[in-house]
Amino acid sequence: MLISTKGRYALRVMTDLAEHPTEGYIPLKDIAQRQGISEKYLESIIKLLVKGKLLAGLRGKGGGYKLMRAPEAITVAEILRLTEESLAPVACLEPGASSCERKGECRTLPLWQGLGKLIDNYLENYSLADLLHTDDQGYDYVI
Amino acid sequence: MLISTKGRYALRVMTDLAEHPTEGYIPLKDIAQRQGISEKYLESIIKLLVKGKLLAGLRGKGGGYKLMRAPEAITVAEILRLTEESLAPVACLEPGASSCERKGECRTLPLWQGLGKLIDNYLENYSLADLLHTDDQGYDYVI
DNA sequence: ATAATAACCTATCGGAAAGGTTGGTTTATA
DNA sequence: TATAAACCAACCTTTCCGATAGGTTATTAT
Repeated sequence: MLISTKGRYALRVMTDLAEHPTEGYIPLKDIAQRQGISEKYLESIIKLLVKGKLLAGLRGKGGGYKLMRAPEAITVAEILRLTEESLAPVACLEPGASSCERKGECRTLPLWQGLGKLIDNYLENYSLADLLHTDDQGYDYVI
Repeated sequence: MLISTKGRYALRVMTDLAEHPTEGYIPLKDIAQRQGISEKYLESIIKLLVKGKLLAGLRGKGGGYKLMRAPEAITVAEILRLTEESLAPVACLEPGASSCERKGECRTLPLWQGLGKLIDNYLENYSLADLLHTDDQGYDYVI
């Protein structure tokens, strides 16, 4: 599995905020309730989004969170990178991976590189706004 | 990470066998040595490939393993499916996943379905023979 | 026959990461 | 000044990855 629960939840939080546009801030409690996710667990995820400057948080009464950019200007890749560390399909392509000594002769490396690029490209060109505009197509695709 | 060590090793085993064509059988020991992988660990992986009818095993002296089909007729997807259980990018798209109650209203489902299809397609159209013909391009792509 | 070879089978284990919980502290506003 | 809310740190449980160990069965060369 490429994307963990953390990443999926992060995306749902962002989508939720984008779907409820407001001048002010939306409290975590509301998001958690609407999405059916534990408040406390969501907290740890939202923290990453704030740290990554995708969300702004305001404390105290009337506080909460809001998007720092328009949904059109936020990519899915950006969101996932904050929660997933790496979107690489295999360990050898991960950022901190120790350089493989078989690199030169490895027959499978090009395969993985191609796959990595494919995934990256897809997520990089998918905006938060795109997520909103997708109607349910009743499309039942399963791998 | 989408593909585990098991999947990567499986691919290397298959490539190794394809690169050393012979009438007879190649013992596990040779493969393990050439690839620098523990014999015992490789054993557990190769077992899956035999069970999946991609390899044939012969016991006793002069025994070993060999491909049951031409490299052109074996896809990477096929190999990985035997070791990975699922190539789904997220848990909700996995075969045994309990149907999500938010399915109808989920804004992110189409994203994941699209990604899953993309990955699937890529691996399905990549043959074992393709792996052999890739020369090292010195291509240093990292995500 | 029998010794050597090699696939096959089963159980176990340490460590890391995922997924989640608990309890408390600080900041802002009504 | 009470309350709402973000923020912070520690911990815990389960699962799975990667690997090891030890033994059994089948085949062939001597």
